[in-house]
Amino acid sequence: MSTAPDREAWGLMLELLFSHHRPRVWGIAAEFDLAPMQMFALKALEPGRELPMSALAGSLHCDASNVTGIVDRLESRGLIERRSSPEDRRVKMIAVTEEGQRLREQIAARMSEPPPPIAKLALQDQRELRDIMARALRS
Amino acid sequence: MSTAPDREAWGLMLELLFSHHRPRVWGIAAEFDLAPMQMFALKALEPGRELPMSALAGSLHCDASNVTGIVDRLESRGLIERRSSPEDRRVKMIAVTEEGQRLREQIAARMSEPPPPIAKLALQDQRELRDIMARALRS
DNA sequence: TATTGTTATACTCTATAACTATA
DNA sequence: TATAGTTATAGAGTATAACAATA
Repeated sequence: MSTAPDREAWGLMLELLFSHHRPRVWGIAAEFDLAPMQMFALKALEPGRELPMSALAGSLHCDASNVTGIVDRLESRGLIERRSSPEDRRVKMIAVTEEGQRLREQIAARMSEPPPPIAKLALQDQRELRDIMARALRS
Repeated sequence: MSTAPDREAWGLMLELLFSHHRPRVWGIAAEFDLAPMQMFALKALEPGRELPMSALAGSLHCDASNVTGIVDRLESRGLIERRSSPEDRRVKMIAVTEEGQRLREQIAARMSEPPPPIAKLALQDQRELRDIMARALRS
């Protein structure tokens, strides 16, 4: 007998995650002198698309009260800015600055580098993995 | 033209990770009234295999000074215990208690549940994903 | 009354540096 | 001298609750 294949696959993904990805996220954030959540917030803010604080909280899966601090720190470095909303004066829209956009791209380039176990797979396996993951996320 | 398949595959894995796994880790830890790092520490401590604090720090990818607090909190709940090492009186060996083992198994059962995108894949895709991940981690 | 974002509070994780007790 | 773990300190993320401004 054996475990269900989805559980086995997921277990292996968790292993990769914990042994390679987790430490790397911290390393990349440190390279750019950012805390991980600040980095994730920057990633969530696509250029040209303002987001209300509440949406940012949703995207980061954390409470709105945290976002105040995270946004404070990014704003004090000139990477993002708070703008008023013309529709509802309670909400504040967050947008990346030009400097934030440049940093954002550098981070994306580093994060998208696959960890060694994935990079060393045979090309055919890489293609198959990509296709399976695409099917998983499409449904 | 297109991105290299390993980068594409990795990008999709990150997406799954961030949208499904990350929030779930917090949720599961909260279920058991643990902070995430406490949960990871418990996971690292296999029953019957004591680990020095330093090894635990390595496994958690964090500084040794943090481990003191993490171990303190787990020990005060009776989930793990510090033991002296017969060989070197400087080192403290960490071991799960029986209660810790029970909690550890409950957590493992919850964590190993694959997120919906993986669980809903066709059986053939699940098997292929498992095999590719196994090849990735074996090398 | 309800909602958006802030502030206050308390706890956890994080690293660095200084310390202790051993080696 | 060097190492294992602790303590002190300071910064960051976390949620809850109370609050101001606005709807």
